[in-house]
Amino acid sequence: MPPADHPRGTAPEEPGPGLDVVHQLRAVTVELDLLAADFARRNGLHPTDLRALIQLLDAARSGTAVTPGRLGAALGLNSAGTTSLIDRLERLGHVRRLRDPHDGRRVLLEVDERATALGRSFFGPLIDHVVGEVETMPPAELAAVRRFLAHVRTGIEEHREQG
Amino acid sequence: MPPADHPRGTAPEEPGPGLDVVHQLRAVTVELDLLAADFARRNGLHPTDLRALIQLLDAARSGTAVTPGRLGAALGLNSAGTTSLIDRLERLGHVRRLRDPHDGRRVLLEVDERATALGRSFFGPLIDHVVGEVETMPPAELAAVRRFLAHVRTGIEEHREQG
DNA sequence: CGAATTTCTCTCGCTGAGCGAGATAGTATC
DNA sequence: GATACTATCTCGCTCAGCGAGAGAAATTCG
Repeated sequence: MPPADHPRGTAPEEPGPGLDVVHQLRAVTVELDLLAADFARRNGLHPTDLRALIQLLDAARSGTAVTPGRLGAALGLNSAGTTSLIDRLERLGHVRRLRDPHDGRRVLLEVDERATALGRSFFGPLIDHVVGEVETMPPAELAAVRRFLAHVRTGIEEHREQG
Repeated sequence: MPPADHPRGTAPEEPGPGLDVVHQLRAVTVELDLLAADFARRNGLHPTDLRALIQLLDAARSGTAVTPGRLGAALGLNSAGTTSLIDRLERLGHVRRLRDPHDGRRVLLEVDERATALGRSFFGPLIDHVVGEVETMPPAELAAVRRFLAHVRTGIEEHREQG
């Protein structure tokens, strides 16, 4: 989030622990974005492609079937953009298109090993880093972090709904 | 980060508190990105423009002068892309170009009120939400959250440096 | 059942963000 | 004052993503 210089309107804008945490959080997301963009470039992907892979891997992990429609919606793309996104991923061998046998209009997206490997090569070390940290934390502190992150997420969701 | 299905290679991949926190963190960043993209669209901006405004506002807040070069580097754009980014922001009245009096090659970017207002209108409620939460937290828990976020950042930075 | 409607994906043509290459103008070094 | 360097901008191009709409399969309804 951007700085909030003048105490005007909505929040107590004095530099304090709250704002500081907000800044840290924003920095984390900005840096993760940059990291993802770098990685995508190095692997001949676009940032959107990487986000798509994340969605696909998450879905595969939770056993959910993914169709172009769902994927496009999750990424905020329209159908034309979604088609060309999937074309790219298919061309690179990360994804295969299969007709849904139960609904002939649908296409099911199947993730290739190579996509999982790519995802792991990117996020693996980072995951290790964070998991390592988490494992040294006292349970009470860990619980606090989780509550905090959950709270942030609900805040974001409320914010999005109001549009 | 994407899921890590098989315990292979780098990390203890069993579903556990560590991975769970990683997933929460990833979800936060994904949702923040989507929120930012929505907001950008509604305000006739591109996601990059919003990221640029965040950088500019941060710099203004900390009293740092921003030039096209710095901004482009912070966003991972080349000079041509940076120029057209600033053209867009200038056209929308968020930014003005001023020649640096001390170094005639440089351009200094001055942020307009309208940009600050825009930033606040976007992030304000979210900041309030998080700050509100932070203020109810016992100091020990708050400290844990800050340490955690700091740790994540250093992890990301190390990760980026190795390229 | 067959027609109308809806749902899902893809095609076509276009806009514009961002890239590579290089021009230009100002600064530092000798 | 020539040379090297730095910061920004210009030009031409590629391609991600959009709007509009076509086509095919499913659903609803007379």
